[in-house]
Amino acid sequence: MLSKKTKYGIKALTYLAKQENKTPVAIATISKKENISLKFLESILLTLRKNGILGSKKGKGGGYYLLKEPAEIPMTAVMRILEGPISMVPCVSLNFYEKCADCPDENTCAVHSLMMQVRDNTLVIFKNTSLADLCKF
Amino acid sequence: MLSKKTKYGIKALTYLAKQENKTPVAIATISKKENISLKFLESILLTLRKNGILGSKKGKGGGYYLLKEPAEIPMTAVMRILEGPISMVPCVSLNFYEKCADCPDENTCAVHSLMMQVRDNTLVIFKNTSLADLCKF
DNA sequence: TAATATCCTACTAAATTAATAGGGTATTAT
DNA sequence: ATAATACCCTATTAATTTAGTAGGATATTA
Repeated sequence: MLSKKTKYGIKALTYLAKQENKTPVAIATISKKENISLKFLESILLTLRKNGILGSKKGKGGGYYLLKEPAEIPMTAVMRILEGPISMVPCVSLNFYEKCADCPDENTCAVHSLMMQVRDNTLVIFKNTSLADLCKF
Repeated sequence: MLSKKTKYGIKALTYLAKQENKTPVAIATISKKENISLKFLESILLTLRKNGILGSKKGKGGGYYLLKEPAEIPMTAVMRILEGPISMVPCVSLNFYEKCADCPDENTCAVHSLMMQVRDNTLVIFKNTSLADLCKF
């Protein structure tokens, strides 16, 4: 299941991508428009900023803004920052790999092989979908 | 992330599917061979029996066995019983649909549209993969 | 210098997941 | 018969993750 954190993060990013100019948008504005808890959203946007997706400006008239063009931000990046691994099991993850404690051999593990297929498919979708694409809906 | 419950369930089912004859296999046997906590596995197999995937036999020489041919058991069924919805958000789920509290309109929601694509792709994989296919690995 | 809005750490509450405990019931072999 | 075996079932607990909250520090602008 997708966490609320990721869901809210994507919604906020889409909101920012839909802005015409690149002037900062206050957290409070996004919070109201997208029905997201202010404090929770605050921590989400902070994470996105620390990971190079967003820029911020303090003080009056401040807020958050995208650092790149929406078309240059693939969903793989967003998902990995907010949700973590794209794969459903750590032993299949490209960026967050971990060996299973119970499994003696990955190569003959049915779960491993099945989830590898799922990951490959999902990865293609996230790779080929940018923030700009999400704005079309 | 895939729960341990589902992971262990798939492993146990694959183990049963690999049996040559259809004589019952004791929980303890699967537990040892697949490194799964006995009691936890017990509850998982019980769920699979209650949902028509497994049959069981009590007493000495008893255990669990598949009710259908491995080729007749698609992963969609297994996933839905053990893991629940295949989609990453309830508003996209076919079998476990729920409306989002925060979202005013699904049709214009970016998360909804993106996750719809992911679900469709994943669904195809699970539909076209049977327990028999998992045994090939 | 006062108002604004992000920055940051820490904490708590709720929900989910994983696992355990322990006795009950049916079956089989002796 | 009866003892051993192995599933049946409910309840409880422990661990982990997720979601949300609190509160003050810091930087910027008017």
